[in-house]
Amino acid sequence: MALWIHISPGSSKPIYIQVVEQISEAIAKSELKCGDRLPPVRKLAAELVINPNTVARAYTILERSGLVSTKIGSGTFVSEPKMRSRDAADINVLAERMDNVIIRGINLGIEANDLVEMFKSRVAGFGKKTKGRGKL
Amino acid sequence: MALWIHISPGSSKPIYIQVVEQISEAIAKSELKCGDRLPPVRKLAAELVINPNTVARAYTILERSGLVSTKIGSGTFVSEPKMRSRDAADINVLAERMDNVIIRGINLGIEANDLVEMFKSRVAGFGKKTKGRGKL
DNA sequence: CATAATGTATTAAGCGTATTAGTACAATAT
DNA sequence: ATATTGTACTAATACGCTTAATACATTATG
Repeated sequence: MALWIHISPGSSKPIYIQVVEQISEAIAKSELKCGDRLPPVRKLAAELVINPNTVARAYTILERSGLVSTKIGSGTFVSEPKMRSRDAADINVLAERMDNVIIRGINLGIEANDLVEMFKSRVAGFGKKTKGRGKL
Repeated sequence: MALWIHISPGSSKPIYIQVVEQISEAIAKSELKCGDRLPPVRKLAAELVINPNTVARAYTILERSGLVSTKIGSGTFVSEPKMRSRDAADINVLAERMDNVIIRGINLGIEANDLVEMFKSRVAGFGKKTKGRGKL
């Protein structure tokens, strides 16, 4: 029922970004697997008490990024990892975000080694299948 | 003369964020060292051809984050690293940004080990003193 | 075939933020 | 004293986010 998506109305992040990030996280953690179907735009909007247009915007972004594929009349489904091609621009964006994290960490006074260790431990946390949520 | 700050008017990032990020990066890379003075609000605004209010907003954010300290009539100066205290909230924000980077990387199909290596090499790039720019 | 469901597109309105502009003030430097 | 500096305030404009209502093309379902 997609109850695991939580919207913070007071957040500075736009709602459609919150939806994109939480679905992206679920896919990265394999809580949503290839072929799994996302809730219909109107139903998810009803459950989250937001506008269907906002959900549609999130789905469009997920579709453009290659994480899901949509078929009108049928639904939106998590696509195969093989289809998620990455180009140089994607890598550049990722590198830029990485640098922003590093800059913040250094300016917080965190040592370089500690930053790397923190990153490593967090990466390790993404391998575990939580299997707690069940399907949508 | 702070010519190394570059504003992209067409960017989705607000101008004051661009200023904050680039000054933060310079501090993290020790291109701006403790005690160095930032350009006066009005002069930097004139050079970047933006409004003084926008620069002032950036300086206020840098001051609240502890990276610089300001004295009316005197100027804005890079503060000592010791003064840049970090609390649990700072760490949580950093961890959240780290997770976002990891999620993006995984969903781009990058292996966990490669992600860590990429992070490590980028952290290493922050130790080198470029010494190319000179002072403000 | 008829109806419902689904993703998509469009227009309009309200709301908040970003930016610029202009002015003014308090504290410091010269 | 005069200039410099950071800060504060108001006003106006522009843009993005969100909601609302509607419509359309495609697919599923009976």
